Amino acid sequence: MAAQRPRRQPTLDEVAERAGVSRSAASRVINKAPHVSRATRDAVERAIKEMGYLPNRTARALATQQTGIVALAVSHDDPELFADPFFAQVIVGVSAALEETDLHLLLCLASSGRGRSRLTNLLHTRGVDGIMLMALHGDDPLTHIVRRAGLPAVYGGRPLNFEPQWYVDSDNLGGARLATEYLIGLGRTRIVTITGPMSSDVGRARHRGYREAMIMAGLIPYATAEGDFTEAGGAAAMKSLLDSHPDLDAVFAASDNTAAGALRVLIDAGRSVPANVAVVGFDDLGTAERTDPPLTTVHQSVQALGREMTRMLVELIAGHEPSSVILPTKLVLRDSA
Amino acid sequence: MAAQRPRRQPTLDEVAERAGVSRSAASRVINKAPHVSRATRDAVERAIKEMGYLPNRTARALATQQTGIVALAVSHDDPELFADPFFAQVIVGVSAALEETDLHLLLCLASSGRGRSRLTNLLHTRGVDGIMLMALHGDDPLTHIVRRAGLPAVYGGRPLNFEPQWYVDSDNLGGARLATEYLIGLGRTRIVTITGPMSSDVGRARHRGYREAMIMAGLIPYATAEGDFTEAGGAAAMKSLLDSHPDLDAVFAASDNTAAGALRVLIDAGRSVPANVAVVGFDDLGTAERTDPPLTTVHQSVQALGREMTRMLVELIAGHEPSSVILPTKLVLRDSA
DNA sequence: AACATCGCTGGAAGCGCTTCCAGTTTACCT
DNA sequence: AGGTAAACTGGAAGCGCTTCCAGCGATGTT
Repeated sequence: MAAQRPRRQPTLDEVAERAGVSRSAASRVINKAPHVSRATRDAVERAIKEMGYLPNRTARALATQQTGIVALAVSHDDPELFADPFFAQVIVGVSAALEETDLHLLLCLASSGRGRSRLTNLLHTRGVDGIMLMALHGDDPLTHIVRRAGLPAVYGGRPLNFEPQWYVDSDNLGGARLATEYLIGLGRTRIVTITGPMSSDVGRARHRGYREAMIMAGLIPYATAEGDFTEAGGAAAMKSLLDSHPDLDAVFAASDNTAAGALRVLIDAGRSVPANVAVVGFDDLGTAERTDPPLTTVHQSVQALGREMTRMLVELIAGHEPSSVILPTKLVLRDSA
Repeated sequence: MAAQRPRRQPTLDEVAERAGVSRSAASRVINKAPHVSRATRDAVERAIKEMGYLPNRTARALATQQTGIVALAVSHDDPELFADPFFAQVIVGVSAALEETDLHLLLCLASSGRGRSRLTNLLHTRGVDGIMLMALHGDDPLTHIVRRAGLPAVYGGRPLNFEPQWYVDSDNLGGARLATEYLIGLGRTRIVTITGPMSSDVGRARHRGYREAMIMAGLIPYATAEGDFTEAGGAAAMKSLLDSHPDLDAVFAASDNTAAGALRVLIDAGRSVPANVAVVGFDDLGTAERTDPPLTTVHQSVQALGREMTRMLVELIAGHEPSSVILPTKLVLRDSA
């Protein structure tokens, strides 16, 4: 089956010959360049149609020094982490935005050392026109690699130790503040928080939002435990908080997974949610609807993140100077608070 | 910041010159081709090191007619569907396998007509060396597009109306049989099934497995309702089954999401699971552990699927003739049955 | 009628690499 | 020492496209 037509794709030379013009003329009509007469254009266009011509990507790339490909690099130690729906949503956003262009998406899971060196190589061999980076921890070597390659680069979320020139991030600070203020508005005062890893900017920003809201309201930040954005981490943190501050009446969890873990522990401990203790999460990527009770949470639009990153990268590649953006977050009310 | 070093990457010519040899000689050492003296190799290698030379991907691609890129195309009407953890797992598998090669991964969400035509174009312009296809429904236009392009192609899961020459699939039939047999072994006899869409091969295969197991055991397939692999679909199907066959004592759901929907309806209807009615799902991609009670389900290794597809494609590109594979599935016991 | 101006054209020189081929050197046999 | 085969070498021709440039005839200006 699948008779592999060995028939070669026609080349520009062949098209030009058939149209009775020079190769440069043919190239001009294909690229919609000026200086081509009506007659020439028509002839070339007919030849193209008749021969089913399509310009060879590689050849064009070599001549223009543009591959028409952008990379999305996801850096993390654990490949499993990629299974987080977060990334799928980013990809959906990126893809949607790319569809408006004629760029294609190269996906790099740069976890292992091998993956990282493959990426480095890709950048230095000019395999892509630009790159989007996600999930960088601390001082990820990727940042240096990318900087050294001198390629247009945009960051999704900010790395911890430096502020990239071009990035798009969710308003983590504002979202966390929103969540905390809501709990305060509910009349809760002994509000604790389970943070994300404090070695990440997200983790820190969301924690800061909590603190700021508390202090602004004249409350003292009641207690903090560090989580790691996972359900297990959330459960562990909740246990220790319940131990140290048994009279807590609300918890702001830095992610929905964290909140899910906390929820489980609370219920097991006989607390009723939200009556006894109110819980608010962060992310709203599906988990929030599936917990029991469903989570009140801070929604961030991850698809928008992907879309904005892409738009920004496209601008950059075109030689413009976009400015970084912070995407708004909003509170979504469900049953846990 | 990020001082974009405008310094051009050195070219092979420059390396050759510095090493005092011809460009062809230099090329030979880079490609580890035979017929190069020790002296030449050393000289070239030193030059490479000193200049930090890396061969330009595009130029090489043009000369060799190989891009070093393979595509993974996901076809579906709804972009949101990509958020299903299934795809993330495939990608993890694919990436892991690619890491052993020097191929890179191009991801195509070919949902819209625009996405599809972009993909067509990519294939015809020789933008990739091969392609992996997933989530094809019925007679997806993609199959024709791909066949016409005459590129190495492997399928993940079988499309409905034709058997591709190269594919890898999970043993859906066997898995469904396993699940049903287990329910039978439990002493249940009024076992119903909620299928996937019967317009897909997966849906059909899993349904067939159920029927076969029932008949082999001398039971009559008690009742069937068509679902669509979603939780909502599962819930709807469960409701109608409960109406028409209120005495059912077990259900085999063709996916975990389906099972989750069914579970909810059963509990709401006052049935206790598994005491009153036993439930088995299919997939085991996370949801199964998060339902209440946790689902007994048929596990398929989606990462392995990705890995095998990749291996197969790599073989194909190398000019070999791999043979298709069916990956085993296994029953995972939890609390719902 | 003479001149500058403009749009259009094809030739040619790349882009950076691989690979064929003929020529040269070296090594090996007898 | 002479002859042959093998190992090595660099020149040159691609891969398929873009783009600069000089040349061309057809307009527009005084």
